[in-house]
Amino acid sequence: MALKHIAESTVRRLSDYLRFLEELEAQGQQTVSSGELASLGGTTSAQVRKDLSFFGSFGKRGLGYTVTALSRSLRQILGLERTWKVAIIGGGKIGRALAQYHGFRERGFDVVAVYDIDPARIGVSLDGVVVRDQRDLDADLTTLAVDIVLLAVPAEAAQPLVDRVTSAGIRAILNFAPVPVQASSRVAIRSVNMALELEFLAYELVNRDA
Amino acid sequence: MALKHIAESTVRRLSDYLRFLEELEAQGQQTVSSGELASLGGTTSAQVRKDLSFFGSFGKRGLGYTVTALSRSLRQILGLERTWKVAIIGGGKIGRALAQYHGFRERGFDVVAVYDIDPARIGVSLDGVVVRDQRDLDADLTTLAVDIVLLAVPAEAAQPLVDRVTSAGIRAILNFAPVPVQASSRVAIRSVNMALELEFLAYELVNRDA
DNA sequence: TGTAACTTGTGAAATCATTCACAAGCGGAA
DNA sequence: TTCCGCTTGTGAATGATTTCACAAGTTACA
Repeated sequence: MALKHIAESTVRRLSDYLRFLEELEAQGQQTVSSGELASLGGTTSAQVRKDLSFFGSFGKRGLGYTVTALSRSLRQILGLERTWKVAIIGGGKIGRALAQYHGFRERGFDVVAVYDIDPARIGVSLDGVVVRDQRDLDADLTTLAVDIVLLAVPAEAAQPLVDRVTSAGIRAILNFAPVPVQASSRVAIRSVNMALELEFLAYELVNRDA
Repeated sequence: MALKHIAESTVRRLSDYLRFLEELEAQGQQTVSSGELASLGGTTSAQVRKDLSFFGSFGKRGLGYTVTALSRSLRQILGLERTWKVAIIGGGKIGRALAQYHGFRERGFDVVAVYDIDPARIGVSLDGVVVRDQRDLDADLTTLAVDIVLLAVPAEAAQPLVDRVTSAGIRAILNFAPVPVQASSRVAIRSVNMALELEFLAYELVNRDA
C-alpha cells in the first residue's frame, strides 16, 4: 500500500481529518461520513474519499467510517504510533516559544534538546529542557537519537546548519528561518515563514475582488 | 494586468524572489537572470519567468532583470509599498513571541495591538505594545484601522474570533490555532499549524524511500 | 557589419490534483 | 425477501500548474 507518490496536500488533509476524528471520538460519536469530515475541514466529500483511497478502503457503504478505526488507521499512516525526538536549534524568541509549546508533546513530538551559541542563553531551562552549547550538537544528534531538527536561527545561519545536521544523519528538518533552504532529496524539509504568510495576505488584500 | 486568478504558489514564490533581490541589491549586483533566481529559490528558470509573466514583462533578453527595478515591481505587486497594521489576539506564548518578532516590522507589518482575556496578562508591555483587554477588540479594530489579524488563541476560541473580527470588517487573518477555520470568500485566511508540519515530516520519515 | 553567446517571454505539452458521476454495498423497514 | 435511502470507492473528465522548447531580442566583440 502507499507505493506510489502521494501528494503533499493529501497528507496534510489527513492530519486534519485525524484531528476531527479525535474530537468526534472524545464526543463519543461512533461513525462519520466523508461528507461530515469534509464540512469540518472545508473540503468536499469526494476529496475526503479520494484522499483515503490512496491508502486503502476504510469505510462501509451506506454507513460511513468507524471513528475509532479510521482514527487508528490515520495515525498509522502518518507515523504517529510512536513518539519522535525533536531538537531545536536556536534559543531566541522563536526557539524558546517552540520549546515551551505544549502542542508538540501532545502529538507525540518530544523536545529533547535546545541549542544556542550565545553563552548567555546556554544553561537556561525551558520547561525542563536545558539550553545546551551548540558545539555539542553533532555528537548529541546521534547520542540522543534525534529524529527531527527544528531550525529557529537567523537567516544566514540556516543553510550551514542544514548542511551540518544532514551530515550528522538527520533526515527531517522544520525551518523557521526566513529563507528557503535546500538539501538532498533524501531529506524532508518544510519551512514556516511567518513574514511570507503576511506578504501573501497583503497581496490578497490588494488584489482580491479588485 | 493581473486580471485573472494567480496561483497561490506563484505569489509565494514572488515573495521569495523579492527576498533574494534585496540581498543581491545589498551586495551591489546590478542584474540577475531567471536561472540565478531559480537556483537561489530551488526552482527552475522557466518557473521564474512564468511566474513573472503573469504580471508583465520585466526583463531584457540577453541580459536578465535589473535588480532594483524588479525588486520595486515585486514590492508593488505584493502590496508592500505601504505598511500594514496588524493586531495579535492572544497573549500566550505564541502571541508574545509574535509580538516581539522583529521580522514583521522589517517587512512593513506593524503590530499595533495585542489582546487577551486573562487579567494577569492585560497591561503587560511587549516590545512597546501593551496587551489590551479583548473586550476592546471590536471597537479598536476600527479605531486603529487594523488590516490584518493574527490569531494566537486555543483551538476552541479560533472560529468564534474569526466570525467576530470578520463582522468587524477584517478581511485578512493569519491563524496560528491548530484547527482549520472558515470564513466568507471575501476574507483571506492562512493557517500556520506547526504540529501539522511535524506530522507531515513524520509521514515522510516513515514513507520516504520505503 | 556579422557572428556568437546569452537570456527572455510564451504557446504547447506534460504532469499533477480535484471534481464528477455512478455502480455497488449496506442497514432497516415492511 | 424486497425495496428504499444512504454512502463508499473509483474510473473518467476537468481543471490547474509546471515543464518544455524555441523564436526573438540584446550585448560583446572582431
